[in-house]
Amino acid sequence: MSAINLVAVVGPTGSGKSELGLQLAEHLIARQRPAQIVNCDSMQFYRGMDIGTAKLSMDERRGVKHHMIDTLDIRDESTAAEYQQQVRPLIEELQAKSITPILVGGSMLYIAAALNTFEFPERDAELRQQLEVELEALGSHAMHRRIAELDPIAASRIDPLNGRRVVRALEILLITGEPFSAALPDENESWQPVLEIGLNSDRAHLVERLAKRVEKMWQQGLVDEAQSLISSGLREGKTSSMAIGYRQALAQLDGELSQQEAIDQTVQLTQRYARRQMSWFRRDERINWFDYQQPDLFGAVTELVAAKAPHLIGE
RNA sequence: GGCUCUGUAGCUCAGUUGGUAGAGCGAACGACUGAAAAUCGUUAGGUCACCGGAUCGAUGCCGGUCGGAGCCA
Repeated sequence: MSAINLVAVVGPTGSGKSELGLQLAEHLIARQRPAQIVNCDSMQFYRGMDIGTAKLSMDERRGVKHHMIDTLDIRDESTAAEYQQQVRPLIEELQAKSITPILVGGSMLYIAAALNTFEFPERDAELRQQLEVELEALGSHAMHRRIAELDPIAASRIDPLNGRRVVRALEILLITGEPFSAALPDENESWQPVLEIGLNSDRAHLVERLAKRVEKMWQQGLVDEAQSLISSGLREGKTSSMAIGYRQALAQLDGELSQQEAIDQTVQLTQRYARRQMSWFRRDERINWFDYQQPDLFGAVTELVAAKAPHLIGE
């Protein structure tokens, strides 16, 4: 078994991943073991989106180097495949310099892209667009039938009503001409040994915590931030415009929602997002879960690191 | 005070010419691999405001009580 030289801190939004990752990095650094943070939050890639993504300010990073933050313009599309192409060399580069990369974030697919042995099949923007038009015209069921002809196994694993996935599956089948099913992994196979730390607590507590967090974002000026990003393309950005909170802030600016409605809606979407994150993470059997409310959380985490990867903290 | 309308799932509302009810949203759970803060699926929630009457049978009809809205005085 090869040694673990990669740590990941995952969990639902608002569970305290950034702070724990930072503490962990500081802990390693204090023991003469260089460590740096690698962001895995799909919205923290965007320059200018700070308040709504709970991005740590330079001061808050306490001198610990952070990667993969502010790498995209608002108008840029973000994709998990591109992220994979960027993080992997980055992780290897850090490791080559004996720096422990600590992956921190909650974007499920991006984490999987970084951690799992999986290569995304090719894509074809033109074909995709054509298929999307077809989806509108024919409906997802008809397109699903086409998948079934080309690849029955893949078809059985894709909900005929899920247009998004139906289109992508057909796209892959038409490009590669190979059964897509071969590419669907059955389990999480690690790209390289990783120590995954999961942060969560009881749902009721998280729900309340997220409500407070959203309220705070409004106090900190999320609406002004959103307004300042309109000229950068916040309304058109394919990925950035999806960000929870920003859409609601824009709706408030447009007078479509009152401030209270915008906040309430954002709280609700955030809570739902956290639920979906958990439903994804629960399936990852590599994760070592911790309750963010537990006394001496950090002590428990470092104990785990000492047990699973003692060389990381110089023991 | 009088008249009219109204009370059905956590919320907004359908509905039953009398045979104990549904949708959307929300919630819980799940799926997921080049938009994933996306996209989609499943399930659980109701003494149909309360009391009485007629009826084989009431959420529905009749009477009353309580709550809400509007108009008139």
